[in-house]
Amino acid sequence: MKDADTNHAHRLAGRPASQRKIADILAAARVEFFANGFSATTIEAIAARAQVSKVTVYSWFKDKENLFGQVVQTEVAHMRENFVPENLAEKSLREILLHAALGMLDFLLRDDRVRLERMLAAEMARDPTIGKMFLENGPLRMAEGLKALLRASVKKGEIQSDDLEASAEMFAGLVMGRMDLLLRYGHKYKMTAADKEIRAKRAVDAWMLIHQP
Amino acid sequence: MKDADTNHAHRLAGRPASQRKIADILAAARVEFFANGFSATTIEAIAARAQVSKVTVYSWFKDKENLFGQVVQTEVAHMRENFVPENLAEKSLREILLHAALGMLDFLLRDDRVRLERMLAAEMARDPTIGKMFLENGPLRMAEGLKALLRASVKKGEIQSDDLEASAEMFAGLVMGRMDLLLRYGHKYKMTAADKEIRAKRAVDAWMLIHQP
DNA sequence: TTTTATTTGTACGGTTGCGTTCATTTTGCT
DNA sequence: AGCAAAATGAACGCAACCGTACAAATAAAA
Repeated sequence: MKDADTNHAHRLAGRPASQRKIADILAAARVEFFANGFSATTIEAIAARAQVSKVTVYSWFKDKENLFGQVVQTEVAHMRENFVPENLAEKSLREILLHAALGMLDFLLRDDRVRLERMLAAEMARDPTIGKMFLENGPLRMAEGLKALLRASVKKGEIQSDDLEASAEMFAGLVMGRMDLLLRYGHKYKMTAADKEIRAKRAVDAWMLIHQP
Repeated sequence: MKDADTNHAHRLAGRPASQRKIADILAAARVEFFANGFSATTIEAIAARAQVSKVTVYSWFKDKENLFGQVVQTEVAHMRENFVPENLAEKSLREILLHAALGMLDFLLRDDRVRLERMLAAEMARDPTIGKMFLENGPLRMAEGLKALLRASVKKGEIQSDDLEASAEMFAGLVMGRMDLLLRYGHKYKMTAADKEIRAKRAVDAWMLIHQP
């Protein structure tokens, strides 16, 4: 196993590492892991999909566990990108929340996310660390952003709340309901954009009502 | 593999089946599966824990998959028992909801439930049927009960709702928030009875406010 | 006591898949 | 051109574990 970062200043000669292959392996691993989970996925299948020899896989990644971890980490990081909270003073709180709710719905409904969560749940028995990592980089981080927004709004007197944590959680609860549960267990939602807006609006209205000054 | 129900009227002689052993096997399987998940659990470990030979396991259960299915089914049935909704005309809606919310919280926090859900999520890739079974016997059934209660309350004019489905979901969302998510990924809650009551009350208050006539 | 089904221990066949070794080939840099 | 590292293919050791076969022991009913 070489090193993941191949920025060795002292490389002088020799065949350079093919970043393309490494990326291919990660992409292939993603597909296989997402489809079959950890234990049911074989390194050979990953190598085949990446059009790479098994030895090459092992030359870049220590073992199956390591490869899995990198896939998850990449995925979580990627998910995080899509969650840049609207940090603008232009719009009203209601508009911001509505936008956030719609974003949440879209995110929830992504098949990628559903599969990732199934995998993570499965791996909690083997490696509890991965759960903590996921929480801290995903849901908890998002919650902090929301709480910051709410704190500012409380200060401005737009809303009232004696427990920001609970308020943020209520918002998430109102928007999601039990969609994540149903999705995890295979329920197929067929929501149009209009459906999402109805749901988002209902959640925001309810939340605003609860928190009106 | 014999038959699971040994009520053969025509048994005449021979060593009778030991129901105790069968029960032991199921109990042991439950422990092992819950701790390690499906693939990481071995039949030998189950046999050892049940103090039974591996052959005996296979004589009562077709294979690993079958045994797993029976464990899950038993578990779901057991969960269902604990969800007899207060069908009483004595108490007020608020009291009923409060009681239901507290019940939900206790249920959510059970370690058994968390582990079971992790397992099920893991097995969705292998056998999607199991998800449907779980939903129908668990969450969806509970939702129906709640909806029936709400429907009656709407009729009595105690509350108003133009979408019972959404209202029921909101209730669940307000009570649970994201507890189930955090629990699934290893977060440890240390809630006292008082904490639970605070949370339940907050959720019920919010829900009642949203649905006041 | 005889009968008959249950239970056990041991052993085995078969499969799967991880991770490694090694000789060989490919590829780009200097 | 020549070097050095990357990549390959094939083969292997190894461990785990499923499911089965078989012969022997056990236990309760007839």
